[in-house]
Amino acid sequence: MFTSVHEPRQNHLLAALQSEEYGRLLPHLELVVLRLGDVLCESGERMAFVYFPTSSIISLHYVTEDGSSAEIAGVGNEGILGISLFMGGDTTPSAAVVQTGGYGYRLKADFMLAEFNRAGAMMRLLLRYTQALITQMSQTAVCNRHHSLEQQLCRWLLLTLDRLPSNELVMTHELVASMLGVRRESVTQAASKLQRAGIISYHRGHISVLDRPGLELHVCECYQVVKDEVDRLLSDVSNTGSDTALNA
Amino acid sequence: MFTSVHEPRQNHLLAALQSEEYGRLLPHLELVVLRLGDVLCESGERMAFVYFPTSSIISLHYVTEDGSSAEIAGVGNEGILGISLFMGGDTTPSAAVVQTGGYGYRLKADFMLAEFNRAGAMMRLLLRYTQALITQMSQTAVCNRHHSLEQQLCRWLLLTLDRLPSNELVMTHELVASMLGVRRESVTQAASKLQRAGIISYHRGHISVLDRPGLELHVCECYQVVKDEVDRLLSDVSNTGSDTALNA
DNA sequence: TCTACCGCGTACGATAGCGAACATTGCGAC
DNA sequence: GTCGCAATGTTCGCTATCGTACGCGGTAGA
Repeated sequence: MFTSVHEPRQNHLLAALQSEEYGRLLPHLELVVLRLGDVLCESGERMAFVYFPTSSIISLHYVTEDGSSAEIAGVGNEGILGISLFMGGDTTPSAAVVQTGGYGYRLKADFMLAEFNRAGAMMRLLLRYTQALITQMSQTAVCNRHHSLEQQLCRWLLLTLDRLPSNELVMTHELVASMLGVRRESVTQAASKLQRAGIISYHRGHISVLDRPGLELHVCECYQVVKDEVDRLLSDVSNTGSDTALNA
Repeated sequence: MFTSVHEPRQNHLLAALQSEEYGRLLPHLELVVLRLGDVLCESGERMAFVYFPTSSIISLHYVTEDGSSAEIAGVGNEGILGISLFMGGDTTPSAAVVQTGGYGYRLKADFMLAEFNRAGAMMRLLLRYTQALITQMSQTAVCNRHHSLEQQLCRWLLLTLDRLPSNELVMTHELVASMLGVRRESVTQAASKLQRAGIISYHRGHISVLDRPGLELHVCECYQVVKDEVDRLLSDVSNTGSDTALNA
């Protein structure tokens, strides 16, 4: 785990804030260690904090009545966990689990809500992010329907990779299987195929991506759709954060 | 098609508005006929209007590169089409197609945006609805992963039924197949099983639900999760800001 | 009245992923 | 060191759904 200097602005949303708003938040941002498997929010539970991951990744997870599970979307340094707070519903049917251990900052829910209710740049930024999250969920639905497990594995690896500084994931096949909502054996099969192709290499809970372009050859369109939307919605956040006109 | 008196408040979101806001909107609401198959928004296109369905249903649809399609979520009289406008992204990768012909009201995008930017009850209501839509998308993803086509067909029928006044859907197997993202033949198989069980009855583009409790026995949990969330998020909209009591 | 097409029925092999069972092999705790 | 378990490898039969092909009746339009 990278233990360089910690800075809230390692999270892209926080980085996109103009100094005035960032200044308001800063005293309330609390650095937290998020460990693999930590459950930050159970299904139907109201969160006391929202989380801004920096080096960690959080998985929005749904568990069916029969115990199967599936990832709905992931939240990394590009986003925030806890949108239901400002969307007004307080809770969601899905849970939030730490998929990759690391750091993040948390903020008291009430404080977050107050800031959102100023209806300023922070609000607009969060809504844009929420739309990016919606795209991710939509594409997950499509991908689950139409694409092969190998393609989905590639998509998941690439999306995870984009949120990490290194090319190594600390992740067992079992974990990946619970994310993709398939059997561990199916992941092993797909992963070993990628390994034989020299694209990845793994060993006892560590997956290294050796050939990223190779991954991109095997992935379905879903990866690029999500990436493009996140880039589009959050790249020109300077617009969103400007104190001058917007949406005019 | 039911051609009773048309009234914007047949749409639940409009019905939940307090009189002041509703009064502002009313002069700008334009009754429109939405015909089966009409494309209200292409992928990546900015909408000039937002739509409030009353008796119609609109499908948020994604078409993959290879021509397969899948419904991400549906929008009926409980919702609004065009959330990307106020979420700040303007466009989405998915398209919007009329799934059930009927009526609705439309509103100029700029006007909608101005109303949203007042950051009042209208905004809070729309955000709550957006969260309900998110739940629907999430559950679609989960359902696509884990549940049988028969279960999914039941879910889809029930969700559609909840948005219609009658128990009859004008809908061919082919259409249903494109919604669920499967082959027409697979829909025929699942539907004929339900018909043999006396739960539905269909003939050349018309599907009648004869035994709704029977449908609910065959459906997966996903239906109830979505329904409960929609009810939860939009029933107590009085909290959201109405001056008078509603749905109380 | 006739005909073309639409909507649905059905059948067959192919295949991806499932469920269960069991083998192998490192790594860490002691 | 060695013991136990976690992580991965492999197999087998099974099932749902796919892709393709073709049949058949109803209905709309000429």
